[in-house]
Amino acid sequence: MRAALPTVKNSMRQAFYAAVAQIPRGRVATYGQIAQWAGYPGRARQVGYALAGMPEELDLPWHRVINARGRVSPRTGSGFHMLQRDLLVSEGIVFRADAIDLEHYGWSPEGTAGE
DNA sequence: CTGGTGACCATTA
DNA sequence: TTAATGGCCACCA
Repeated sequence: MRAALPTVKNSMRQAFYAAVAQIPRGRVATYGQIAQWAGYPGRARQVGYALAGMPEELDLPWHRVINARGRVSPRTGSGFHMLQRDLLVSEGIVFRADAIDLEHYGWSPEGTAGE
């Protein structure tokens, strides 16, 4: 029996979900990094595209995923980007001029990042 | 297959 | 700093 999620049929999207799920609390990652960690460098757009159809059942920390500018991407059609910023602040992340300091909050898949 | 679209990224002005 | 442009490639009609 297949999953009841017709949106999840490609391994590439699941690879992105897995990468996002690995982001620890208090850290953020960019779309380009997620794509690279998932094994698809250069597919940053597909990361955002995959997150757009992300099933909530996965309970992924999608709010920890931001663009290369360290800012939240203004999604088309809804105002969830404001909620995203609020969630990040709730996890202890500080916004600097409406942007996040990736050099301090940027997470590495190696787990060596820090701290 | 063709065309349009997009939670992106880098460069240029 | 913002705005515009080109490139990237999967998804959808």
